[in-house]
Order: sequence, then C-alpha cells, then structure tokens
Amino acid sequence: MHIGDRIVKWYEQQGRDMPWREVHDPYLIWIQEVVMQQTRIEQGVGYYERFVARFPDLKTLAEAPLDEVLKYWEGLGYYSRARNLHAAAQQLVSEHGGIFPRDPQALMRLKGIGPYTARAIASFAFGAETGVIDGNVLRVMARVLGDDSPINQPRTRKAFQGIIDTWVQGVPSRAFNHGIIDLGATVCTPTQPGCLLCPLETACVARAEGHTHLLPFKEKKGPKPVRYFHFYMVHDARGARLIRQRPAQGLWGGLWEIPNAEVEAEAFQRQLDPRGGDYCFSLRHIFTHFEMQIGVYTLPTPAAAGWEGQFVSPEKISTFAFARAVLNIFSRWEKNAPQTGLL
DNA sequence: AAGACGGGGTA
DNA sequence: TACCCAGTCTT
Repeated sequence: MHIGDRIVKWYEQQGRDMPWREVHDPYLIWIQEVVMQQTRIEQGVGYYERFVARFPDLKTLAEAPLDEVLKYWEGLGYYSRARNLHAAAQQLVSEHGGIFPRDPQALMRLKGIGPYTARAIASFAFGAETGVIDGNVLRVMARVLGDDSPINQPRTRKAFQGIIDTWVQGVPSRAFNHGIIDLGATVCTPTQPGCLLCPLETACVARAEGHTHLLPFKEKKGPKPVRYFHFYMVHDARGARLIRQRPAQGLWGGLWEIPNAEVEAEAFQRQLDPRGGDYCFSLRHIFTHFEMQIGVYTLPTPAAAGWEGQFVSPEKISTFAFARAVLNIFSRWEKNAPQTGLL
C-alpha cells in the first residue's frame, strides 16, 4: 500500500484525540499551531484554551493591547511568537479584510508564519494537498527513507518537503498530516520506537537495516556559554517593588523584569556587587543558547534613585507579564522572606 | 548558513 | 547532572 494511504488508515484508527482536531477555522488552527511550537502538548493545551477564550477571533486579537497578549503568554517562552501573533492579526485585518489567505506563500508573508505553520493552516483549514514538516515528521521521514542527512540543515528539510508532497498526493491531507505527526509523537519516538505497531514498518529502511537508533542524524553543537547577572530587588517604604519593561525586541522582548545587569564571573562568584547590593540567593536559568547564572541582591531605595522603571504594589504586580526566570526569583524571594509583611 | 529565541522533560 | 526537544526571524 502507498505510504500516504497507510498513514491515513493508521490515523483513523490510532490518531490522538485533541481538542482542536475537528476544527477547520483557520484562526483557531493558527493560534493552536503557534502555541504548540516548541511546546509540549500537556503544557500548551491550557495556554491555548485560555488564549482563545480571551481572544476568540481575529478582530479581538488585533484590537487587544500587546501587553495583555504577552500576559496570556507569560511563562510559555519564545515571546516573539506572541508579538508576531498580535502583529499578524493586525496585518490580516488591515491588508486581508480579516480573511485568511489560502495559499501557503501568502500565509508565509504574515509575521511569525513560516513553512510549517503556513502549510499546517493550508492543510488543516483548507484541505490543501501539501505535507507539513515538523520535528516529528523529520524523524519519521529520516527513518523511513534511511536518510542520514543532518536534519538540522535547511537543505535536508527542503529535500524532505519535496518527498512528503508526493506522499500526500491523492490522499486526504488533514488526516495524512495529523497522522504522520502523531506517528512520530506516539510510535516513531526518539528513543525506543514502537516499530511493531508502525504502519510503515515494512516500508522503513532504518527498520530493515536496524538503524532506527541512529536516525535521525543531527550535527551536535558545542557547550553553551555561561553568563552572569545580578538582579536587584528594590522596594519602597510601602513595599512596592521596582520593575521595568524590556525593549520590544530580543530576549524576553516586551516583558517586565526587575533591574539587572551582567557582571564578570569573578564578581559573581565572590558575591561582590558593583552597586553595593546585599546578596540574597542565587539560581540559574538555562536557555537554548546560553546558561544564565543569577545572583539576587537587595538594594536600598535611595541607591536605586534615578533608575528607570516604576514601583508596583504587591497586589498589582501579577497584572504584568514576567519571564519564568523572574517569576522564579519572586517565588524564591517570598519563600525566603515571608516575615516582613511588606512583600 | 548560522545564531537568537524559552521552557520543560527524561535518562 | 547531562542531555533532549525544534519553528521562525535576523544577520
């Protein structure tokens, strides 16, 4: 049987049941796909549901303040996704009359929509006969094809796109694309794939050659650099906390934080603060591309005179969006110093 | 083509 | 603790 037919048949019997699987509304599909990028299902579902409850359609999202959109994204990471979602909603309303284009090339001109999301919307919303390629699909394809090209290279992705587009020819593309993603997520898993349950077992080159554990092949990157930061807890006489907003672009763009600065490893390790702050505790935060060592210091209010930012009362602080690392600092702070009553 | 961009999971 | 996961944008 044809690869596409096998996947569709398997999906109809063994596919996962997700809240959005029967949805054909391009807006909801778009939100769902963007939320789920780089996100585990269990974590993403709650964010998706809260997000679409607050922003049920394009117009609502386009008219909402960006700060509120970021608040609904708080803790999810890759905050450019939220900024781009907001920008693209406005783009869709102003340039497309609030109607989603059906063509993947047109969809890709929208902020935050790349080859995967464009094809996902084209297929899941409009039934376009095109294959989607995410990490799950790359793994399934590398194994089925017995292809050891490095999957982290655009060249490989491009070659696989051509192949998957032939697999999807003549089969229902929604079931096919959901199916091949689910297959990667539940059967053709990174470690210990369930080949005996796989509809592609007899077609799989890696299976035949005993190479499933070697594929997909990835070029490995070197160790990530470590950077050191001091974060400052500054409170006024009323117990309000000094916070400031980060620049719109870059790391944690548009989110709020407490004042902080990068320091030398030397100062960090000796717990010497250039601004004369008092050491409280330290923690670390791991990013994809570097490791952030965080030393938390208190600073008396006068020492922070002239710093940008605003003092916010404890009751109001939760209305601002913070990155996970900053939330972790708050949580640890409250655990350490619950007795003051001013926090 | 390579690096920036989070957060959470498992061995 | 070490390692894994991986779409899009910018440079």
